[in-house]
Amino acid sequence: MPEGHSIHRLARQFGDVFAGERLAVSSPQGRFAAGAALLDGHTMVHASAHGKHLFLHFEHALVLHVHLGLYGAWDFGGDSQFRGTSSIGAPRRVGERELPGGTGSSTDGPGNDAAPAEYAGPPAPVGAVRVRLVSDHGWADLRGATTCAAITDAEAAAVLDRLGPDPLHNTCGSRDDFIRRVLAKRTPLATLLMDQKVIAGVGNVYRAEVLFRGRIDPLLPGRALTADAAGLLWDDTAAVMADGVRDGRIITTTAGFWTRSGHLPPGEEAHFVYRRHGQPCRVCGTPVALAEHGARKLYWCPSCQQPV
DNA sequence: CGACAATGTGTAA
DNA sequence: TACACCTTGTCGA
Repeated sequence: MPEGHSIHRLARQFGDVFAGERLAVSSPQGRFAAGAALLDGHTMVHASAHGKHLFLHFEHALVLHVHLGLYGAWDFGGDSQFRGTSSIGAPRRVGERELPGGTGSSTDGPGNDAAPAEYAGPPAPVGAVRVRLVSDHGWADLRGATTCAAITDAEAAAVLDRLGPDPLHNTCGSRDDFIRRVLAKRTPLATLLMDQKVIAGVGNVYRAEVLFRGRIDPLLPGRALTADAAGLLWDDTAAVMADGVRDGRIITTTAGFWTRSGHLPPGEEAHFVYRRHGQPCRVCGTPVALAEHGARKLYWCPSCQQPV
């Protein structure tokens, strides 16, 4: 699934292209027909994100709540303000970059390739489109989400209550909140970072990468960290996820982090350990380790991230 | 063409 | 701990 950075990009995209717009809401697949009817014809006033949860707020105090789960994604298309077609959500390839920013060039369909065609409405739905939003300027299709529901403002607030601090909303006490939650448990940090009540928005890639960047043993109990170390872990997570929002891609091998080769080949610069098991650590050369932790794969360098 | 994995999570056993 | 969810790209027969 997309981690928190993708959801924040979605909130920004929806705010940019749909805020203030009256939307036609439908469920071509049918599974969301009842919810779509509650939203159809209403105006989206605001889009927000917390962790991996997306909220589209409508003027009649209803909210479209979406969680993409493991393989959900949104596709967009429309006129020039959509910057062509784009997709944000589950990456289909490792390191795949999210648009917008693409050319939007289409080689399909009849006609010639002369002038850019005017926006002529959304295409016929392809595949299982759970929900389709259509404004005068463009459209958005959702597929594969684990949660797609029309809920009240109060119910949306209840969802937020169940979530911990989001490093992409790095304000008023969220850092201290994280420190408190980490130090309170003897659970391994590898588990805590995936717990959305401890820190909202981190997934399997950021977990592995921020633990490596901190040179922290993934099995270290939360309470074994000092408050300072937990704070630095929060700070680095916030920084690297903000980069992800900017880049539309998770890149953690940023400047300032020395690598063994010093200079990484293009296209290989994204990760230190995620999906690099068996390959030499970029810092020390030791083969990157892989283990099943919970139901997820955990990657780490057994040399750089030794128990202290 | 079928099996399987993928940046998740909720629920049952 | 297992699996259901139910999409898509990849890989092997």
